[in-house]
Amino acid sequence: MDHKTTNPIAESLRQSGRRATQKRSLILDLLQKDPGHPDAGSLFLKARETDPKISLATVYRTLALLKKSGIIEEHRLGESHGHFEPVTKAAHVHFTCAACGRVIEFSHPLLDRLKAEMKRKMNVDLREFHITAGGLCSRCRKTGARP
Amino acid sequence: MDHKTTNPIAESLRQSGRRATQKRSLILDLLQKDPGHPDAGSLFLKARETDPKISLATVYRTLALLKKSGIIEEHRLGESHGHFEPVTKAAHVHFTCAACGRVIEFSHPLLDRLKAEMKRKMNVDLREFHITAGGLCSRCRKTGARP
DNA sequence: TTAGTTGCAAACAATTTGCACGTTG
DNA sequence: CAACGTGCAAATTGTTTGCAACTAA
Repeated sequence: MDHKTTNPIAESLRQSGRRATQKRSLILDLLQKDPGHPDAGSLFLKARETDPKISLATVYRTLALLKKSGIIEEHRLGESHGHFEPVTKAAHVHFTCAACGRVIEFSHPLLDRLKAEMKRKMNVDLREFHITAGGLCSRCRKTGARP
Repeated sequence: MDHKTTNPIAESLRQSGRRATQKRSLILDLLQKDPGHPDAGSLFLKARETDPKISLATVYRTLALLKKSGIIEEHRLGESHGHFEPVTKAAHVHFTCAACGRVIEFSHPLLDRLKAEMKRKMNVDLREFHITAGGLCSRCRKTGARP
C-alpha cells in the first residue's frame, strides 16, 4: 500500500499500537459488505478469493482484534461456533429458524428500554448485550417445514 | 434401584421411549440443587462423588437428552462452553461480570412483553429465547476491579 | 530498525461418536 | 431377549498458540 489509510477504523487500531494491514482491512471489508452473519470459516474462504495466502489463524486473530476494539461483535447463534457482524447502532434480536436455518433480525424500542432498566436496577456497566432466539419462522410454519 | 420413580420428569422421559436411569436422575438432581449455572465438566466432577463410575460422555448425553425433552436449557455465558440450568417459569437475563466472573440473573416484565412482540410482529413459533449480557457488576465498579 | 503481523503446524478445549458390554422393561 | 444406556478411547470441531519469517511505520 502506498498511501496512508485515514478511515476511522484504521485510526482506532493505530491508537492501540496496532497496524491497519491489508489483511485486516480485507476482513473488515468483507464483514461490512456481508448482509448476513458469517463465521470465521466462511470469512476465510471469501478472503482467500482476494488474498490466496491468507491463513485461518489470521482470520481468527483479526476477528479477535476487531472485537476487542469494539468494531465488530460476535454472536453464538445456537451452534457451537461464532458468527460476526459489524457493530450497529441499535440492539437487535437474532432469531434462527430451526427448520430453514435463516437468521432474522428483529429490532424494537423495548430493547433499549430493557437495557436502561438493567443499568438502573442492577447498577452495572453494561458492555455486552446479546439476544438470541430460535423456533420456526413464519415461512416454515406455513410450509410445514420441520427441523 | 428397587422402586419405580414416579416423578413427572421420569414420566416425561419414558414417554419418549427413554429410561429414567440412576445416572440421569443423578445429573438432573445435581442441576436442580445447583443454584448456579454449572457446565458439563463441573457436573461431571460432582456426579463422580456419588457415582465414581460415571463418564463425561454420559453427562453430555444426559444433558442433551434433558435439553431435548425441555427439562433444562443451555446458555453460552460468554465463554466457549455451555452452562446448564433447569427450565424455570420466567425468562431472565444472564449477566456475567467481566471482572469477578459472577453470573447475575435479572428478571423484568419487559422480557415477556418483548417475547410477545416478537411473536406478534414476526409471526414465529418462538421456542428459544436467551439473553446474555456482560460488563462490570456494581460491586466491581465500586472496588475498581478490572477484567 | 524494530515492534507488530503472518503462515504453518501443532496444541487445545469442548463435545461427539463407534463399539463392545451392561442394564432395563 | 430386545432395546436402550454406558464407559472408554478415538474422532471431530472450533479456536488458539509457538515460532521463524515477513512487513509496516
